[in-house]
Amino acid sequence: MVQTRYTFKKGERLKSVIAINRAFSEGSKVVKFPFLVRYTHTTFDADFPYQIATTVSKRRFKRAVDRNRIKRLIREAWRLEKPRLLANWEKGGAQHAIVFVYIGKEIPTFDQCKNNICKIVDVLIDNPIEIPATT
RNA sequence: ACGGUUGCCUUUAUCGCCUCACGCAAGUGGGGAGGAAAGUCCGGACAGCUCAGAGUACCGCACUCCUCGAAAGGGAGGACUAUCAAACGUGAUGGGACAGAAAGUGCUAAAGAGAUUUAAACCGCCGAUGGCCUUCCCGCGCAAGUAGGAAGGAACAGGUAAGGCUGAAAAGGUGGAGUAAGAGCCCACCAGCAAUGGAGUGAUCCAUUGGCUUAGGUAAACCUUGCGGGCUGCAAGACCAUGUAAACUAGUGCUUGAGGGCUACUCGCUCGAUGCUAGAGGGUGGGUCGCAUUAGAUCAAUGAUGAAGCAGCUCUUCGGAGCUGAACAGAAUCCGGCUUACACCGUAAUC
Repeated sequence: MVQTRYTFKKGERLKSVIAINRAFSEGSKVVKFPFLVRYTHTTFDADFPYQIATTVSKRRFKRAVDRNRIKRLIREAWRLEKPRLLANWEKGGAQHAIVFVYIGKEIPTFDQCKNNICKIVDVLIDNPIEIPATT
């Protein structure tokens, strides 16, 4: 991989209901206002180290336009910050599920998103997820 | 208020997303939110339920005509009603669940004598007629008294429904005649109702005649009448795949049939035995189609950061600099209509 690839393919989206439930019930938690992040170890077929999901409360943002906007900003920020986590990952390595929850009350700017996601990625690099012993 | 508008910019760079075509691949090329995509208020296509059946119930619609594939949409008209202008001919603008209250039932506060055969009971008016009381006249009688007549009084019988502070509504209204007092008892005009005739496709309007013995509001109370509706909705529905337990316990049933389906019920029709019900337990919880004439997914794409131009605003040392480019709002089977939200433009009215 000569040039860094800022991609966000379909396979990088977390869709499994089971994995999302596990992330919430037994996953680790990181809070960087206005983001709440849940992540856990999991396995899936696609050749990516992470699958992510984003969620914005319908209670806080009544209009679908606003919710779409926030999710797109989060995805864009993750797309640009993600390569730092991929440095040592090879095909077949550990896989993780991450859920981003937006807990702010106002629509953020892209810079706010990017800075906070950057800090979250730093936390993820410093605290590698423990892989439970598979039976 | 009405009308209009792909409805707010153009070009471009880098990174990225969904999808289609081509390609072994790397990749290349094309397409990628709205007028309301919203609310889900009507209607239709489409799909399943048996063939889409009968009756009841239930639901919807409700002045007329035309129109649209259809509708609670659109157009024109009628009656009613509000405001204004008029000044008795009406005109302008606006309004809406505008069938039926003379089929029945219910409700109708407060006020009021009385509220739906109120009602001849109360207040009031009258008391002509009959009776009662007083006075006077006349006849009879010694007298008490009494037949008759006149005037007055009370209001006993009785007459009356005009009036009675109310009220949305009090048994047509106004005026006259009439009477003891009164009354559609009678008359004139007006109003309403009915019948007849005429005009109009029709709602309805006009004229004539008739009796006025059929009595307020409420049907967004039940209800009645007319018309319409079979039910459920793309989570419809079809197919493929994965997995398990056609096991266990109890009950019940096998054509004299449990149970299921078709609509809430009845009928009718139909399926029906390795069945049905309950208990405890085992497993799956994926995909494709439906699904789009060039947006089109299946946790759901349409994004981020720059640059230049253009437009608007602010500041200016006139060189320029800064800010803004939105609001309402995000497709999920499709189509038509309606409603609501918002920006700009035009017209009209008011301040």
